Amino acid sequence: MSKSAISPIRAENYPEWYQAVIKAADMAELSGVRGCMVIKPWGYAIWERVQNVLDGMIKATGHDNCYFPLFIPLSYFQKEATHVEGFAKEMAIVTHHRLINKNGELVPDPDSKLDEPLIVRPTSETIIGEAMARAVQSYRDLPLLWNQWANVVRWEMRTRMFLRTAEFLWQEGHTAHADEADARAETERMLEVYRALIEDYIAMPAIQGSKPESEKFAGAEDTLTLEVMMQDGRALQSCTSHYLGQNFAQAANIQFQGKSGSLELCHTTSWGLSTRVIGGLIMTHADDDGLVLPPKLAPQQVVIVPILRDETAREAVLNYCDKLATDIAAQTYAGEAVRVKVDKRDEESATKRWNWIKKGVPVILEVGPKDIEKDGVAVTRRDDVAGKKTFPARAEFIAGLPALLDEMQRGIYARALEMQKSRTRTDIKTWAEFETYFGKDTDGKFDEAPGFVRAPWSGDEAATEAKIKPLGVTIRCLPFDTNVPDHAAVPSGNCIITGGAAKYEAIFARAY
RNA sequence: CGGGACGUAGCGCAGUCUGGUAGCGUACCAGCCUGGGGGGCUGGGGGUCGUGGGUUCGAAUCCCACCGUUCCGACCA
Repeated sequence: MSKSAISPIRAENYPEWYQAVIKAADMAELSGVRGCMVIKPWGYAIWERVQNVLDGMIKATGHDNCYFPLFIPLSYFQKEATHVEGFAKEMAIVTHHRLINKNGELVPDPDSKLDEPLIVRPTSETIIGEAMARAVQSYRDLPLLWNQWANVVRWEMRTRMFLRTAEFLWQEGHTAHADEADARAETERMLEVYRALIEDYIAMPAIQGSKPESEKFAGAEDTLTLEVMMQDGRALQSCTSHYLGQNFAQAANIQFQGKSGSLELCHTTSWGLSTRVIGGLIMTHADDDGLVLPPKLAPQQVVIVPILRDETAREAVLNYCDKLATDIAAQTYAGEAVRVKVDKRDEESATKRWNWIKKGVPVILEVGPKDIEKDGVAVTRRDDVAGKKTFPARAEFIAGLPALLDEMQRGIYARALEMQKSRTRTDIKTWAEFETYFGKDTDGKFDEAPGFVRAPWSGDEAATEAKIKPLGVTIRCLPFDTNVPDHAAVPSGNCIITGGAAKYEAIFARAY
């Protein structure tokens, strides 16, 4: 009979619960700037973990970081037609470079109008393409493997913290290759890098696949994705990896001279992962007491709360805690020193404990005179807050900590995978069943909402969209495990939409 | 951009109908009592009532305009 820290709880109102978790964990807040958020220290610390881990992987696969301008001349952007079409409706545009005081009000100076408007980058294919064209001369310059960490702006109509904001943070990789095979291999290699981050660190089970035509990146030949199921059964695209063909190479004139002397266009790729994954992390693992962080990703893995009820014992308790922290930090888990801190804030100990529970720290230790007497610690596991605290001996706890963190990491992943599997329907065979399944009223009932449907599909985009759009459903991906030639299993049964012959197997779901 | 709602203390709200110069909860500060499931009591600090104009002796309250936020739709990583 414990009250939960978050209100409303998931079962009462999932969208409000999501906002409440962000607030309770003090991760971010609305900024007053339309559609933009302030990422607060705890939220940013999580993003920095994502950055550190992913940046290491990106470099380990041979890529170099660089930085390109925030402002992109309109003329650059215009060069790739499909790309323009996809982004034109959500641009922030800079048209002036000076303000003047007009009747006590600052307004853009008409005389400072730019000859050519600049757009605030929504993505950087075009401006990086310009630089690539200069960087690439010979086949010896290939592959060109660049990445940048940046902010981007997309003027979205409706925003939600982390999931969709007008400005967001991400990394975008841009590469140029001599041929299609090499470029396609790059998109697969980077998808695997993302998979390692998302599954092994963020503990979100992902379905790997390619996007159907209608869901592809504007200007891409092929878009690969990792789709993750949220606790309300909706899908979240956690990252993308695009094979861009020669579309952007043509637009920016990215050419190289081959061994034989021939002049050829490069094949380019781009791939990105944004602060959106933090939204996914929340909706995958958080519970009615707040955020739940997988140990490998957690900015702090262990927090020690000193119990300072007795003034005379104060020094002794704090010293004991500091020593404990030092010993814990000497342990390693997943190749890194265990991240631990002592919470010495002047707050009531119970309040501090709940602060860290809401922030999702994997292990909370309470240490007071009673524990010192026994040379022990009081342990709360975040993946089992309602469970009883345990009171192991100090040395035993420290020695077992890496194993404990690993058990939690695996447990959190396993729980999410179980949810994904139990709510992915493969037994829906007809359009009538499909319609009934997705037609369910989902208001506030996150645990009864539909999940994924995995079914044979004809590939007829127009017919499909006409039928599934009214249900709010989209094709999330054509999963690799059944669609990639190497693993191919020809779908048995007819297309769930048209009833005709099926060419693929598709994942259908509502999505964020 | 269409439809609805809302802008009053850091946050959440009442007060607006029936004008009279601002209040509650929480957070914050101080003291005492507490203290291992997130406290209690007492006393404090903090507000150009979104902005501009109008009506009035007097406006948070009535009227007009504007700005902003939010929910629903079209769009989207």
